[in-house]
Amino acid sequence: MSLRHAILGLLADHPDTGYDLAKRFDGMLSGFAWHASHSQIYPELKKMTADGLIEVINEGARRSRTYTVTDAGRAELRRWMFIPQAITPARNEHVLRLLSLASLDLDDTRVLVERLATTNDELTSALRTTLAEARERAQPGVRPGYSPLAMEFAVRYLDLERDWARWMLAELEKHAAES
Amino acid sequence: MSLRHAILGLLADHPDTGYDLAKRFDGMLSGFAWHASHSQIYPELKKMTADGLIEVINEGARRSRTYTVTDAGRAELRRWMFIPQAITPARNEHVLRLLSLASLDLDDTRVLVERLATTNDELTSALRTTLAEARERAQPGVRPGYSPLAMEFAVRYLDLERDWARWMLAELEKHAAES
DNA sequence: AAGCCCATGTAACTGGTTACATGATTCT
DNA sequence: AGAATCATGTAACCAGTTACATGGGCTT
Repeated sequence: MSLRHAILGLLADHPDTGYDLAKRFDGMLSGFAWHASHSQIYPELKKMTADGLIEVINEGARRSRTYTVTDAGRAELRRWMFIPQAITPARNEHVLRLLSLASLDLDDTRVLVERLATTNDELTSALRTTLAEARERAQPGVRPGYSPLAMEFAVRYLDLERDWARWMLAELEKHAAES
Repeated sequence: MSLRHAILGLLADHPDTGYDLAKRFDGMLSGFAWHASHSQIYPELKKMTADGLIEVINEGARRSRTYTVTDAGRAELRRWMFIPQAITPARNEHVLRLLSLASLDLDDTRVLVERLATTNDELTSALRTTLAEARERAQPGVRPGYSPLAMEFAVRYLDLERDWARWMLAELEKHAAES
């Protein structure tokens, strides 16, 4: 059950309401690591509170509850992170699609690969700008939280996707030329 | 519903039985793109046959049925691949874990990052060997199918994970030194 | 003939998505 | 006052996992 650990990780970065956790899941996180919607988050927060992993530190306006991790929660997060694991089942629709490129004809492949390259380049340049801005605002000695680290991953990943797609196209063209 | 398209993609590469599709899902595919178990695959193959996307081309020993994509299936696969899409929700427990590194202390972080680096390096070198062997056996003019392309992705991805983890560690150490 | 892997199937359960629902606060 | 957004909740449905079940064919 990774939702639980995803929430523990987010709250370990900083305390948050269910509503804001849902927003964080909609950002970088959903595209590359994990996703959850509020309808899954609220019930899970209740269960985790019952299990002593998190607790309410503030009840604010509009019935909002801010949660934070307890010591038990931190211990559980650490335990989970130390579980040795080789490859775990992942899900990535982009990769799935790109793998099917080999079954299209070369013209289609070229169109799709270039489209992907364009999209990814736009995304990464936007991310690089955001990252640079965040770096200027950063205070010395303050640990970088979740999201700049996630953004760095995203930038690297999007470049990998583009390069891999182009490499595949070249491979397919090479084999077409040989026959 | 991506399972359907995952199966279409696999069968577009080459016809296969439900049993062998399940095995292919257990390989590279499950770690980086998609996963499905036989209990999900068999019913889906029936539905897809009913919908005319695939058909049985051979009934072999032990009640085995070999499926292939129909023209309608190929058209559907192509249609799906051309749907423009920015970032789609992905799931990757590795990335999720690594994001929580910032909430551990530096000693724990060092241990985990080095463990990841070791595991990934072992995996990539094994993959590189397999890839090199496949390349020797490859016949000129024959399009590379799914799995060499998937392996290339895996190698690149595992390296990215390692590099990103090391970069994060360095960032965290830098900020610790400043305070 | 015993044991193993091939090959398919279903049922029960859990995780996750979509849709529906409602009240509280802020903004204009 | 009305609209937009904050904030939480639940119910119905669909996707995915785990467990159970069975028979065929190959090897020793």
